[in-house]
Amino acid sequence: MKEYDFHEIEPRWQDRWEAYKAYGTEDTSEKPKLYCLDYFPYPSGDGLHVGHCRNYIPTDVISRYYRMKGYNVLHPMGWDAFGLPAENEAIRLKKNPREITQKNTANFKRQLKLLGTSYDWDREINSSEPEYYRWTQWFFLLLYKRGLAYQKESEQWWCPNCKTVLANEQVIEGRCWRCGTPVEKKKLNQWFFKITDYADRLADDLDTVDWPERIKTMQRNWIGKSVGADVVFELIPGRDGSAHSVTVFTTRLDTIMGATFVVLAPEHPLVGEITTEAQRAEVEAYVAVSRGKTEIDRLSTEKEKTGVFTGAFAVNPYSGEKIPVWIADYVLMGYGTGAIMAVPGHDGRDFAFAQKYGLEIRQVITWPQVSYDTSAWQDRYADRGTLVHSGAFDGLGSDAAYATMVETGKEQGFAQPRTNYHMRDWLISRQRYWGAPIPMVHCPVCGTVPVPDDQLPVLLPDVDSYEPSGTGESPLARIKEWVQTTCPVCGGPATRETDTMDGFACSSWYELRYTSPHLATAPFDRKAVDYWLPVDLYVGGAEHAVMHLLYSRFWTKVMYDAGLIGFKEPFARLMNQGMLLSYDGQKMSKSRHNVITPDEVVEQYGADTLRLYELFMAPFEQEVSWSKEGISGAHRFIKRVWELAQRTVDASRGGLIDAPVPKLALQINKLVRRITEDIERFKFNTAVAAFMEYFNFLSETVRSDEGVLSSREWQEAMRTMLVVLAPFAPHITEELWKDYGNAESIHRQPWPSWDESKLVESEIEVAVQVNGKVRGTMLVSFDSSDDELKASALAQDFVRRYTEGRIVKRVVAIKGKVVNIVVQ
RNA sequence: GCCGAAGUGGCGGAACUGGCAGACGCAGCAGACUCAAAAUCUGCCGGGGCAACACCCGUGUGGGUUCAAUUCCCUCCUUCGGCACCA
Repeated sequence: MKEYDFHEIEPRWQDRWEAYKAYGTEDTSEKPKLYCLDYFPYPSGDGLHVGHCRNYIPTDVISRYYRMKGYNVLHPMGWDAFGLPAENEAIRLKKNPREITQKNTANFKRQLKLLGTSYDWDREINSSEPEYYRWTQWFFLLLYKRGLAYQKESEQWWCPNCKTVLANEQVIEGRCWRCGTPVEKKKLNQWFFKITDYADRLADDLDTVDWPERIKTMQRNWIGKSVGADVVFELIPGRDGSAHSVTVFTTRLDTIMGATFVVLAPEHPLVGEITTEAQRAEVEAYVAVSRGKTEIDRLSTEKEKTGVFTGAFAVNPYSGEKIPVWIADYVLMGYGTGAIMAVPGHDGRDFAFAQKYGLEIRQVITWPQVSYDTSAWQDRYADRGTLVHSGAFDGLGSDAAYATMVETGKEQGFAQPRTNYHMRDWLISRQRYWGAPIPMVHCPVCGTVPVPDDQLPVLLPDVDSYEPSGTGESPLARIKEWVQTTCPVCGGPATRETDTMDGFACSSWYELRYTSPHLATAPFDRKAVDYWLPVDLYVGGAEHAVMHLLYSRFWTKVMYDAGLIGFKEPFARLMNQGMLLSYDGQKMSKSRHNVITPDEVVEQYGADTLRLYELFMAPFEQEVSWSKEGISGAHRFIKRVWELAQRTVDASRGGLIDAPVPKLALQINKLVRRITEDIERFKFNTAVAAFMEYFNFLSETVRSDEGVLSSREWQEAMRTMLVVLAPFAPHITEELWKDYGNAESIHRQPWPSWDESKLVESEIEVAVQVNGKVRGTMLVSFDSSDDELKASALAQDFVRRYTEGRIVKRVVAIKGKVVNIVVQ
C-alpha cells in the first residue's frame, strides 16, 4: 500500500494549485457570489503562529465549500503593511522599512501557502505601495473636500515609546494599544476626521448588520450618545469688571434648581481669567498637579475627588442664585463643554465632592416612598421623579420640567438643546515615517491647501534616517528637499505637511480595492464593487471592535454620501474567532517563549492535520488552549482516512460487486447532511467529529466483513466522503482523488446533496421512562403511532416492575424519542 | 460600579425547537502484536454502591414551571471580556 507521505504530497499540490491558478476569481459570472474576507493582516517580523491560523483555516474551508457549491468566490489576501513594528525593526537593523516589509510579507505568504489556503494571489494588495496609498491619499482629500478633515491645535494622547500621537480609541486603560506604554498629553496641531458627524448613523445602522451582539454593544457604548442641553451661566464680574460666562452641558436640566456649584475642568481656558487673586496660588498649583498626572494616575484616584475653589461665582439663569465656581479633575475638558453644573443632590459624583468640601447638598426631586438623606448617597437619588424646591417648576415631573425649562431657556437665550457623544473625532496625524503622507501643502500666501488629485501620490521619500524625533514633529520634517515644494494654487514656495496618516486609514477601504486591485485610474471599479460588495463574511479577532470596524464603517458612509458606492455598511456578516492560547494557557508571545508556529506543526504532522485539529479543538468563537497531545488525535484520523481509502483503491482493482452494505446509505447521507449544515453554521468542531464517527462506523463494518471494500456502494460512499472532506483537508483528499483515477481536481467537484429518504431508519430505539427516569429502551418501528408506543412501553418487563400494583396516571409518548409513564 | 458572555468527567468539548447527559477527541487503565520500545489494533473509562444485578447521586448554587430541564423563569456565586468620573 502507498505510504502517507505528507512531506511530499502537500507541497506538490500547493505548487500545482498555484501554477494552474486553481482558485482564481471570475470578474463577472452568472453564479451567485460570495465575498469571504479575513482581517487585513499586519505582516509582522515574527510571522504567523498557530493562533492566527484559527482565522485563515475556517475562512478557507468556507471558501472552498462555496466554490464547490457553485458560487463565484472572492477570497483575497493582502498586507496592511504600513506601521510601527516594521519601522522600529528597520531602525534597529538600520535598513529601510520597505525591505523589512518585503521580507515579512514574503514570509507570511509562504506560511499561508503552507496551510493549503486557497487565496486568489492575483489580487494581492499592499497598503505601503504607491499604487495603493495614492488612493488612501485620494480618500483623505475626499474627506477634506467634504469638510470632514480639519486641523486643530489641542491636547492629545502621546505615546512616549512610539513617539507619536494616538486617537482616543487607541488608548486602552490609559495605555498605548500597541505597546502598552502609559500615554501622556501633548499639545499639538493635528489633523482630524470628523467621525462625530456620523455618530448617529454609525449607531443606528448597527441594526442592519449581522454581527455579534457583543461587538455592536461595544460600538454603541463607544459612540455613547447623550441628549441634553447647553446652559449658559453668567459669572459675577471680578474687580476688573470683565464679563465672562461659562457654558455647561447637562442631561438633567430638570435638576438645575439643585445646582449648588459649577465645576470647570482644570484645563478649561477660563480658569486663568476668572480665578481671584486670593485663590490664584492654590488654583495654579492644582492645575499643575493635574497636568502632571498621567491618565493612569487620574483613573487610580477615582475614589477620592479633589478640587479647588476659584473665587469666582456664577449665576443660575433659572433662579438668579449665585453659586461658587470650582475646578476639579473629575470634569474632563474633552467631553461636552469641559464644565458642569454640579447637582450634588442627584448626582453621585457631585455628592461625593460636595460632601468632601462642605458644599450644599439640596434635594430638588422626590419619589413616592423614598426619604432623602443628605449624609449618604443612594443610587436611586439619580432617578427621575417630581420636582420640589424648584420654584415655579414644583410639582412637575422630570420630563415635563425638562421640556418646559428647555423652552424657557431657548426663548431667553441661555439654553440650547444639544447632543453629545463619548466618541471624539478621529485623530489621523502620526509623527512617524512609515505611513502614507498627508497630501496637504502649507503656503504662506494661500494657507493650507490640498495637493491636486492629479499630483498624487505624494511619495514617501526614500531616505537613510527616519528615526522619530520625539518632539511631536514627524521625521519627514527633517528632509528639507522633500518638505520644500511649490504651492499648487499660486506656484510660490511652500512646505509639505510632514505628518503621515494613521495606519487605520489604509484598512478603511481595502475591502473595495480587492475587487479591482490593479486599476490605475481610480481607487476601485464601481461595477466590480457593485457586484462584490458588501463583504458577505468578514472574519477576524474581537480586538478591533471599536477601532478598524468603526473607522471603515465611517469611510463607507462618506463614500456612500459622495455617491461612490451604493451601500452603507461594508461588512454584512462578521464573525470573531476565539483566541488560541498556548499550551501553558497563556497568550502566545515571543517574550513568553511559548509560540507555536505552523511551520513546526506542519513539519511534524502536515497541514491537513493542523487544519483538522484547529477546527476540531473548540467551537469557532471560543477561546481554547493548544494541546500538544490533542493534535495526535487529528493526525491519527488523517492516517486512518489514508489507509482505508488506499485499501478501497486496492480492492477496486479486483473488480466490483453489487452487494449492499448494511447501514452505509444511512451513514453517508447523514454525513453529507451534517457536514453541510455544520459548515453553514460555522460548527467546524462538530463537523470534524462527524467525520470521525463516520470512520468509526466504516472501520467496524470492514472489520466484520472485508468483502464490503469491493462493493460498488462502498466505493461510491468513499468518493462522496472524500468530496465533503476536501474543504477541510485539501491535500490528502486531492491525492486520494487522483489515486481513484480522476483527472480533475477534487476541489472542482460539485458539492453532493443528501437523500432525505435514506435517512429514515426502519427500526428505532426509544427510551422508556417511569416518572421521568429512564428505565430502559425498546426497539420500535419508525412509524409507530403514539398509542402503539404507549402499549409496547407498558408491555416491557422493566416497566411492569414499576407499574404492578400501582395506578398508571398518565402516559406521554413523543414520537421517535421517548415514552414517559407516570405512576402513582 | 455599569454592560456583555460563559460555568457539563482528569482535560478540550457534544446534546436539533424541553425528550436516553457526557457524542467526538486527548489523557489514563487493561489486552493483542513485538526480544523490547514506538507505531498500530481491541476493550474499559462521571461519582457512589454491589460478588453480580438492582439501585442512588450527578450539567456552578438555591428555588420554581413541567409528565420530562444542561436547555425555560427567579436568586445567589464564580470566571472571562468590554467600558469606566461622559455630566
